[in-house]
Amino acid sequence: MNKQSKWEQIYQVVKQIPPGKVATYGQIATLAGYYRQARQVGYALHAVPSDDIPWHRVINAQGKISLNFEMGGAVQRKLLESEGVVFTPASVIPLRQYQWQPVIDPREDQHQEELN
DNA sequence: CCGCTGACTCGCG
DNA sequence: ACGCGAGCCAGCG
Repeated sequence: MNKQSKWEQIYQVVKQIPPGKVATYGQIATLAGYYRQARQVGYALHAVPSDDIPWHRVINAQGKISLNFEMGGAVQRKLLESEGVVFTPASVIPLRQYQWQPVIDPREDQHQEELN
């Protein structure tokens, strides 16, 4: 297992996040099979290879953008807002409403399969 | 090879 | 509610 394939698995999960939804670093790590390696997810996204990966839909567990303004935080926020995500006055995204739920119920799961 | 840093998270007190 | 420490691991000097 080299770092390349590891990051690819992470990117694979990130690609599945639908527009208008977000996921946390820890969530991505867990889904990719790397529980507790949220930090590596952030690292992988920092070195994101191409632009066909919706990196902007990944935020921290507090529902906030982890980047500084200069680092791209402004860009990330703008991208999310353009997808319909609404921030609270405190710049927080209500996870209860926007967090991506890969599988909710078996029937939804089937529907999801068709989409993939 | 060693130590520090970082787009993080979780559990405890 | 909030701070702190530990767990994780790739890059870089």
